Amino acid sequence: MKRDSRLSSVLHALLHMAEQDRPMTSDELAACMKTNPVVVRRTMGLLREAGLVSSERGHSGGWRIEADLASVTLRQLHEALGEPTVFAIGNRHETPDCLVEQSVNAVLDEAFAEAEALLLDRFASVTLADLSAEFTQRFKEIKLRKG
Amino acid sequence: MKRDSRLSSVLHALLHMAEQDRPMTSDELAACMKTNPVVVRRTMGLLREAGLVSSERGHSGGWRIEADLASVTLRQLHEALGEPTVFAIGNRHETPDCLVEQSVNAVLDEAFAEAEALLLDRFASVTLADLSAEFTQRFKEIKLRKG
DNA sequence: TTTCATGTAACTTTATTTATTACGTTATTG
DNA sequence: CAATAACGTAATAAATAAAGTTACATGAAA
Repeated sequence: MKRDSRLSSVLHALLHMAEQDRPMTSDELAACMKTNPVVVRRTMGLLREAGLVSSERGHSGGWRIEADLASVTLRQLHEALGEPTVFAIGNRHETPDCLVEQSVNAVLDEAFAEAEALLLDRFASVTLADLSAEFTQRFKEIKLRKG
Repeated sequence: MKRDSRLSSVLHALLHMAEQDRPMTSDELAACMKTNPVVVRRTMGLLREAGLVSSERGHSGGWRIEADLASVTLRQLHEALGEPTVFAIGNRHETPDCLVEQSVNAVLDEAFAEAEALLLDRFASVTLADLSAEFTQRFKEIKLRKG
């Protein structure tokens, strides 16, 4: 399975946008994320539907953050992306006739549900501001190391 | 990506095998799992490498469980299958140059690592015997409901 | 020696994400 | 008001990974 990397992508994009005073174009974002501007538009479009960013066409248009960094959580972003499937492992059949398979599904589903709940709680506890701070910290450390 | 359903599959297979005194053939297992005997051999072969089952060729051959049901955990099975990727969500680039992206990765990786640890702990706490009991319970309930 | 079963390599199909192409729409600027 | 810069989006292709299939070899039992 190819893994869905859109959450990672939009976080990267949003942090870059947060460091700019002007809107950033899909082309700029695509360049820094090493992808295609159309992909950027598609993905950012979902964030726009959730009210997290806005876009403007024409000269000096582009994408802009429409929310306070401290108020946007990773979970909100995950939801804005349509809550994509979290696990690459799953049941063979979703609604099997076989009672044995039903039991297997029940036990696995419970385990996956717990792990997903933990992940989403974790996502809910991290804001864009936290990520920005993480970056600032990382940046300082690199500078120190370089002298 | 297509989701990996082998853990679900082998659990289903093992529980059916556990209810038989004789070895079950790949064809029989394939039939009850609605798949192909070659797929069964491939998957069960991994369990054999882990010492959990044995296979015999020729007349009255097939697959047999080689372990106590109470001593085999879901985690062992997951490991026997090669510890496949758990998440369908992941980082865009694994080792990015961009410091922003490194920060994003670090935070996401930590969240995923926690959730994976929880899942694997959960897997480690469930044995085949537990699953078998779950099935027995479910079977009883169905019978009661039917009168 | 025939039959039944696994072992395995090679290839195809299927599902899903990501990338690309093409063209339309809107806003700014000269 | 024309040229340009930007997004919007549909349609299609490429890339990736799991699962399925075919084909044939190997080994054991009747």
